[in-house]
Amino acid sequence: MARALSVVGDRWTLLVVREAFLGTCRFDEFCHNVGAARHIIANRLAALVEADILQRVPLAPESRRQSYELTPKGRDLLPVVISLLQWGEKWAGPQLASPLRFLHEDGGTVTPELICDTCQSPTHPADLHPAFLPPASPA
Amino acid sequence: MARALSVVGDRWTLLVVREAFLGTCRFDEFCHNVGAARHIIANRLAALVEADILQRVPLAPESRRQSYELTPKGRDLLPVVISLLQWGEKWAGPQLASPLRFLHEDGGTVTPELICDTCQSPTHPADLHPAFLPPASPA
DNA sequence: CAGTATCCTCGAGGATACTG
DNA sequence: CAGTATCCTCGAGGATACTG
Repeated sequence: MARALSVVGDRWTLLVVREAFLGTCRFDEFCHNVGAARHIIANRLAALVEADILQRVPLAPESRRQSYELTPKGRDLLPVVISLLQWGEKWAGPQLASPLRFLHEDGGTVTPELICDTCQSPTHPADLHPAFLPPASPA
Repeated sequence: MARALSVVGDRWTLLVVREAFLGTCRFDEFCHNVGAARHIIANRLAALVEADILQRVPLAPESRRQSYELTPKGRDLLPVVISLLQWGEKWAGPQLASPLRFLHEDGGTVTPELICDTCQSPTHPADLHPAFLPPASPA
């Protein structure tokens, strides 16, 4: 987890990732929507490309224009983003005018749950306790 | 989400919260396990108490000794911590000797899932798209 | 449009020592 | 044990202007 945080653990990086989930893909859009200085955004985007969370896709052969898109590794951050989002909406102040949700194909909203691998049902955080598992022994 | 990140969005804070989930509750334990300078830990613990994520519980009447414990708001961060943990283990390098898991009462490990509120089944991040919902209209 | 360059400030955070 | 105090450095990041 320390390593996960060393990649996405600063104020701007996760905001950039969230923007990418919202469909933002151009440099100036990131600058405008995230609201940080240009070289900060340039720096974060480069770091995220380096970390294989975003990838640059050229938009036209002879142009410098390009699109920043989430890689599979990046898309896998969605549960983190959604968990944080929901926690923020639940606890961090009065609800926003238009809360952000992620919708399934059938139009349903999505809720993050912690599913028990044994009983297959959603669990409550208070019912869980930490453990360090031994590495899976090769059979 | 920006507000959520303004509370827990720095390198140390989430590590402190994770420590708390692991059962750490004493000042010197946090210093040792998190590995940051003492005044940083003091600062983060105070901020987390201020944000109602941790609470101080006196251990003895005439002593300064106290225990830092997660509040309900703090315990609600578990999905964020677990999502980050799993993402880190999946993507951020070779697996650790003893991966950290959270266990349910029946001993089962727990997996973060995004459950569709309509079809009730786990979804894949690639099948989701963002939307800003209008605020619930009062009936 | 997609950056790079430059300047400047201030706060984060390490190291170390001290305190009731 | 649970902090506070002090000193010091360096990098984060805002503002602004420039470039192909």
